Amino acid sequence: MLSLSAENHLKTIFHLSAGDLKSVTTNSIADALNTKAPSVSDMLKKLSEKDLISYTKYQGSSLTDSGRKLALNIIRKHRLWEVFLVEKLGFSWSEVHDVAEQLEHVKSKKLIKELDKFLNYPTKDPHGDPIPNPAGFIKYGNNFLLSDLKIGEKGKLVGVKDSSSLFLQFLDKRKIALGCVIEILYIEDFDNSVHIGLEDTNLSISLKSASNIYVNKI
Amino acid sequence: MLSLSAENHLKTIFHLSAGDLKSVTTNSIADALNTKAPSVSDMLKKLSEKDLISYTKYQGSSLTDSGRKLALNIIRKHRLWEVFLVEKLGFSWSEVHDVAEQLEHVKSKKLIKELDKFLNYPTKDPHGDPIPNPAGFIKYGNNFLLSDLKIGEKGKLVGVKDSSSLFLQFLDKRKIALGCVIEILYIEDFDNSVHIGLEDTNLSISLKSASNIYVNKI
DNA sequence: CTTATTTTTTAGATTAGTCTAAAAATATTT
DNA sequence: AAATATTTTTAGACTAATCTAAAAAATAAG
Repeated sequence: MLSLSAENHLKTIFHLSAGDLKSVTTNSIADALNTKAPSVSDMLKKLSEKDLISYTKYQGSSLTDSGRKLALNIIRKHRLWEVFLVEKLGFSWSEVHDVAEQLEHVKSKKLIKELDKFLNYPTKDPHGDPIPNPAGFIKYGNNFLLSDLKIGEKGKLVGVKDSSSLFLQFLDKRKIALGCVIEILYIEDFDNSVHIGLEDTNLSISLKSASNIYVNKI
Repeated sequence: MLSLSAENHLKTIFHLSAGDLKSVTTNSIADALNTKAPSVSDMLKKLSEKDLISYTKYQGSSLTDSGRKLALNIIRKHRLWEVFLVEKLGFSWSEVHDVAEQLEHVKSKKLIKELDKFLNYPTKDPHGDPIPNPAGFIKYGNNFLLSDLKIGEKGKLVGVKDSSSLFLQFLDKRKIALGCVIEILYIEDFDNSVHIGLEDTNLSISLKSASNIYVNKI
């Protein structure tokens, strides 16, 4: 049985390696978990003994197949709970993260199986992120960043790269939500800010914002 | 912020004192929590410092008003989650305890507020136990034990005293469920076993079983 | 009412997770 | 490629929750 801290380390390694099995630095894990490098070093040793990561001192660490599977199971639980919170309890997409962060550690196979059924087997969470299946398979859409579209192109918003509540609330304020159709009107030469058309309004967002929005070209 | 262990101690003291503010022994807490007396002693000291229990060495401990309120809040969460598991996810009443035991520790005011609304403000959990309100008020029904009824009397099953999955499955096997009408047919002199009438069948249960069933006389 | 038994607490150890400070390895710069 | 800077690990300490064994207090028994 994995400890809460071990689960969080696995999940973080998964996210930092972008779902790959590629290597991740100790400091980056510490930063992501709001902890210090020595704490991470200790945990890496333990996870390595359990064969959940491969780890060579000073060389970073990467998930093994079984570590990846466990990480994906935690992410599956996290995202299913997020769907529950939004669809059933009326949370907004900017409020779900912290609660899901707790719920994801509840241990019960049946709970997740039934929750999945209750939610009608969703494939995406409220931020547009794919929900891994019970076997640990995750299907990424091949999406574009809004910032990669050219002038005149249109995209449907299918996800966000940064799902911090700060950014999500920024989008809320501008009525930019999942499913919106966004057109690139023009790009300011001076600061690269992006003017977009949205339903019946136009507005301007920074390049930073535009490169945190995933779209499907249409 | 209370630790998981502290929350469990408070909850256990509440249950052992039968919802009262009466004193509870150290050993009984240890037994209930599957831990040892010295561990409990340590925790009692900490809870006492936080003014959640009143505790004099060698004299047992009892909840203070604020301790009782916290305990009731945990019990509220536990029971709401049990309702969710049974009503929404199709768990049986014998399967919910362990999962609710984990879910009760999730910290989020909004979560419980919305869950309560989603479940339509239930007042009883799947075992018939009352759900405390958000202010920490709990309303007990004035029920009888089935074993206290006299021959010829009828009662509606409104709760169980022992909600271990072992006992609940025992009831399931005999189709004895919440809401059933039970009539006392006669009581065996030899071993005090109780013959009961249930819908269109008769059966016999032990005195021990009969004294774990709460009914409303009808 | 003194002795024996039981309960509870204290003392001291252990484990898991965390930290700071120092040492070791790696990476960067000139 | 030598010196400097950065990253990572080790060493050692701390906290919280647990345990066993021993001491102290309370209770029960003769």
